[in-house]
Amino acid sequence: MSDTEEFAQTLLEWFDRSGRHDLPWQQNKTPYRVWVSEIMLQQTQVQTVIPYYERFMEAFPTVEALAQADQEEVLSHWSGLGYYARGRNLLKTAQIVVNDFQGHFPQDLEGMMALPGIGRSTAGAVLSIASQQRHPILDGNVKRVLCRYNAVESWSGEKKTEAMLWKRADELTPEQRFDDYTQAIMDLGATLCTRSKPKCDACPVQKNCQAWQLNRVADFPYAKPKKAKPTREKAMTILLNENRQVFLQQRPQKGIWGGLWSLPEMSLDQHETHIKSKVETRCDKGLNLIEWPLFKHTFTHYHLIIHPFFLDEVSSIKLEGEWFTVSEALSKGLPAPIRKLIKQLESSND
DNA sequence: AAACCGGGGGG
DNA sequence: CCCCCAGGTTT
Repeated sequence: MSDTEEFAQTLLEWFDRSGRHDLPWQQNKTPYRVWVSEIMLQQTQVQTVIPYYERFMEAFPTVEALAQADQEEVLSHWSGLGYYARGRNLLKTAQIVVNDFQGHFPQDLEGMMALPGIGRSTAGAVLSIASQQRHPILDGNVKRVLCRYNAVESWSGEKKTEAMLWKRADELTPEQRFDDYTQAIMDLGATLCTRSKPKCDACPVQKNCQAWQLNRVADFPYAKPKKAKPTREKAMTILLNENRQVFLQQRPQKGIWGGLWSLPEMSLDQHETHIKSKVETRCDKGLNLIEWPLFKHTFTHYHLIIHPFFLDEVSSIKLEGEWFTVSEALSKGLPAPIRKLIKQLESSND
């Protein structure tokens, strides 16, 4: 027996012995029932899906029943599962299947993948489980299993790694009992070969697992590379009038710091000309614009480098906003870095 | 707080 | 093609 045959055989023996065989979608395995389960399971664990699946099947027992529903009704049964685009795709696909295919799902991979919300892995799973066609699958569970079993030294999101994993998934899929195998390898990933603390002691394929042999199980699968956060730079201008009041603007409701009061923000290259056109001071020798030390702030998705500029003795201004005493300003809802800047104003009070 | 997840859609 | 996203769960 070859290594690949041994993998499938060992997995199937484990599945017969220890796998789950009584899940709702494992009874009466029609393409419709399997498809609904696969879509729900894409985003949610088995235990959560079970009650949703049962209510959904009661409400929409057939693809015809689903196709006739309106979107609101479908989404009400989806409510709590998240990713509502997938609930909408579910309805779209049901309508296509009923209107274009007389209620029968396409029985080939291409046709299945053309339906909204169905990609290669979901198409493979439905055709394998409901239509007894041999197709590999590669969902998150399977990727994790294969990355460990083969000690894959790269992240599965890389195109070439993913292509290799599909090839490996295909090689390991047996010629017989591929429907059970599809279930089995997903079960293995979900119950034993878990993301953290995998239960290697109970694993049926431990002996040939490369990660196990290397004693490097925790190294796989490789994590997605953290994308470097982009850096953006903005000028923020601290404007003071003769009464030592500071000028604040309320930010637009949408976007960063939505609705909060903040300093006037301008792009770096335009801000000086912009200020000159909008602001006048008592000083007649031009604007005495002073740049303060750079100020850094990190958001979830980017770094912001603030170039603070300071301008005193402002006599008139043509910008939307209001003047506040420093203590008034500090009592407002300010973004944390802006608060720190304005606090410097308070302490440098002379 | 951050990683994760299948497929869709935009740049 | 590559990047980003949704939105709830897990760590």
